[in-house]
Amino acid sequence: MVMKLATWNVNSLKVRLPQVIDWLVEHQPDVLCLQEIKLINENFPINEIKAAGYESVFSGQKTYNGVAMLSKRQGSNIVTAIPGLADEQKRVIAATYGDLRVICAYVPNGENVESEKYEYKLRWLPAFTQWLKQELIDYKRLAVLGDFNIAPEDRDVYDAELWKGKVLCSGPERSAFGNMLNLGLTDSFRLFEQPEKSYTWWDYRMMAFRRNQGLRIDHILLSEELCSACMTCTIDKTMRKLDRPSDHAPVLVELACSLDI
DNA sequence: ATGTCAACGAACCGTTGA
Repeated sequence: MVMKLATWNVNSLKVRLPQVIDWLVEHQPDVLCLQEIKLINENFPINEIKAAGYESVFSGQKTYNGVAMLSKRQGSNIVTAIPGLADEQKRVIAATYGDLRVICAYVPNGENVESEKYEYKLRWLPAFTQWLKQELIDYKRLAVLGDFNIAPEDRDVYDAELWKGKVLCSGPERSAFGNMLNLGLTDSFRLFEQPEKSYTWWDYRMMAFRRNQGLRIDHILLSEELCSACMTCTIDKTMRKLDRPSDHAPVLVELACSLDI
């Protein structure tokens, strides 16, 4: 059995819903994590997604942020906040599917390293990491998917010199990312040979996508047990080529297991 | 650094955030 998990920052689910439905139908993931849905819960398109054969769990807010998970089977033990962190912003959702635990995260962007939003990001990340530590204790099969807004290494940046020390690439952010890996999580993308210059986000401006001026900031982290079952991790650039694309591409893993073990 | 995009509120634009 093959299990598929995916993540996609859709930059407005209202605008991207047709693309999301198409992607679900084509790829049939077991779980698709979405970020930046930018919807209040009352406006979540449950029925349209149900018509495509998927259940939804979501945590939205007006205008900004918001996360969701779409899945073939119903999720349980849903959590929509980081324990111990006072945070108005809807950035995480976790659910259990069979014996699989999935966390969907939209890490703060940070704006720039001088910004208060950067300070918030650097407060948010340790709280998130502490939560992951506990989740790893509670669940052997844990997958953490999302927009981390961190490019882990220079090879994840189209121009590392230009971006050196800048937000998404700064030392403190990379260190915070390393702290997650040190818990026993693995960046699934780097389990495999990958094309050079592989990215998941390209600025809308400056024809950045056409020039492949991107960063790899969307990730799928796997616990040891899932890691050993992971067969592929790929970035689906096709969605970024469509009309009215999100600025992020979906990332997808295939695991040699099923939800029903 | 920015040539774009999306949402919002209150005017068909400017602001915010990414």
